[in-house]
Amino acid sequence: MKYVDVIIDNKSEHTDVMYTYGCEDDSIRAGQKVYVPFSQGNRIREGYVFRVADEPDQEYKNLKYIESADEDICLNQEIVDTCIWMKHRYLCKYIDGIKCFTPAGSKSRKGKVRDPFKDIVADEGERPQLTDQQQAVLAPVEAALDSGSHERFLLYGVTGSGKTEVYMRAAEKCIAGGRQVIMLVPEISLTHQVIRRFIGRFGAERMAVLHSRLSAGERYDEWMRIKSGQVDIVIGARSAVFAPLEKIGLIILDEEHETTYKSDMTPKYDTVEVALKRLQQHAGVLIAGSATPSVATFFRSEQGIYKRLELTERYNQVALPEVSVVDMREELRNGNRSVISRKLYDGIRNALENKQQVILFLNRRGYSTFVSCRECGKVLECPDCGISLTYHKEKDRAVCHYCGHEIRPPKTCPDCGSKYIRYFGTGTEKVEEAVKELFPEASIERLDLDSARKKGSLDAMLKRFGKGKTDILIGTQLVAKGLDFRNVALVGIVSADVTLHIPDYRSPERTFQLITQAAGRAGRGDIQGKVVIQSYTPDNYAVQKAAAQDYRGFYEEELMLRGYMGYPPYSDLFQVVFSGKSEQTVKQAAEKWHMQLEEVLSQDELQIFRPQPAPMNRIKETYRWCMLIKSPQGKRRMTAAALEKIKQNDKSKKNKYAVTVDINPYSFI
DNA sequence: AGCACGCCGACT
DNA sequence: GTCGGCGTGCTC
Repeated sequence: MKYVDVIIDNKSEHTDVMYTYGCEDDSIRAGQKVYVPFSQGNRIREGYVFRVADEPDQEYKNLKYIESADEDICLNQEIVDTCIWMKHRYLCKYIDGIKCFTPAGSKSRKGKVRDPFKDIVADEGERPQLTDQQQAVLAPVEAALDSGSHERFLLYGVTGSGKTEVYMRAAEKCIAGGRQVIMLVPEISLTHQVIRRFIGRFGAERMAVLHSRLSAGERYDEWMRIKSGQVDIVIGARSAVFAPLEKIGLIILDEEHETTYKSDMTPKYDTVEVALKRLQQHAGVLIAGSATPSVATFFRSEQGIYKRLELTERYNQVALPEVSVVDMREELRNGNRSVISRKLYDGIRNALENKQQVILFLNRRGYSTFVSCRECGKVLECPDCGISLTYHKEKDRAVCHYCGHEIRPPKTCPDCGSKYIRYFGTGTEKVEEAVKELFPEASIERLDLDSARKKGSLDAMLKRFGKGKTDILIGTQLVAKGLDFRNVALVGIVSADVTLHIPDYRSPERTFQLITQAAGRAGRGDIQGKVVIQSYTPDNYAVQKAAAQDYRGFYEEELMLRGYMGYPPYSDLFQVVFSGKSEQTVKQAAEKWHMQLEEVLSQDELQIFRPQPAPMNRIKETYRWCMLIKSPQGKRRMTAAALEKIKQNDKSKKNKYAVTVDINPYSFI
């Protein structure tokens, strides 16, 4: 007879505790999925065993018994421990953690053969000779894999320095040692080239690819393949970090700085943190790779938390592109009101004459970024989000880029009735229009979320560009990431300022990364590329350091600013969101929490800001208020524990509001 | 969250 | 008299 603690699969906060059941079968283990009678009706519910004991820790007047165990879905102690850790780290429920580790679908129909690799073609390039630098970088990783100890590396390598080859060699080593690999990429659809190379090198048989387009059944099948030990490498986006492998030797995070590694849904986990937690338990190795590491990660490599490995040379010794910055204010003074500067125009003309290709980058889709009345100054805003609407000329609609709300733009001002409605700001549609006018003979394509959705797949457009059928590709960050085309001679950054003025402490970091990534698309063949950066704030340090291709310089300046302001990595930002049907209730709850936090935490150098209505207040008849907490380095656990305690005391009453906590959120909107 | 229990109004 | 409205409270 065993006493087992079970987590019931139930969405409620109130049942997010361990329930002790009796079990006649002594072979029961932590992680097993079980079926148990629950509540008055003793309806059978799903649950997971979190602890097994020989003696009960208290008297139970009405102990119930496990009905049966599910043999297919069986987790292990490591996963259970990680779920417990997640509950406290991300202030979620036990079951939220479990849901990450278990497949949502059910067993597929028998005989139905699925091929998860159906649209991915293997790239069987030969296994190249490593450069001296690659070898030097690989050595300590191999040593760590040999020693079987938990180690963390930041692989900082400029674009085109051959990071992927290093990943593959490390993976080979890991598999040779009898352990498995998780390869994480920011987004599958933008990472086809890396995946193709992995499949080419390792073969599809012992590999699983988890893409977001998998159906529930396909996901289940892949999960089972991984679980049953048929797989050595799992490639996927952030959720692949939860792959049910038994012996994880290596986790690779490619493009470590990408924001998609932070989950915006409950549980709001950070992929690298989960990876490290799992690797500690498996005594495995982490490689986080990037050409533009996030400030937080680079900081940790300075502190020695990550061992830093550097690749400074481009693989085929091609020189870094020649970069110039154009002051658009100057351009305006000289009478050029177009979105294309003289210098960029000359560059495009030159490239076209030499039968070379051009990428124009602007991280803003649509035609105009806001619609405004010249008479009274009214700006058209989304009624739900309060965010200015972007005009899309192609479909003649003003669109909210957050919630998708669309309206037909008014002919007269809805406030004052004047006819002077004007469109301001520049998006990719307007750039496309301007460039078509300037270069009518060139073949031009626009690649952003709108066009990718409409004209079939992104792939088709990229294929046309790869084959040289497109001369000029205009796009948002979709074109800035990971594309490797040989014949691109010029990259134009139409406006470096777009991401700079977003009210978020990471705006300079994002701007630096985007410019650097976009610039990295130039000159990947044998020709040295050119990059033209247009800006109205050319003296800004993010623009300047990106133009100088000086990561280190940017990092140091940015870190100093973060220090002054007490932003990450010197702190953790907790965003607490209150939501409910009644604004009054939500506001009161937020204020109550604020008061309680002040009482508990005010002596600990924490900054607890006054609650305020969320920028996107009222979505679908639900009001939202938020409160920000700046928790200095080293206080994260304490702050989280305080919040957890308040949450605990608060849930006794039937609340008319919900509270969620997002630690270091990706977006503050 | 579910689900049962329970104590008041409309209908067979 | 009883069917059912959803307010209240519990779940090993």
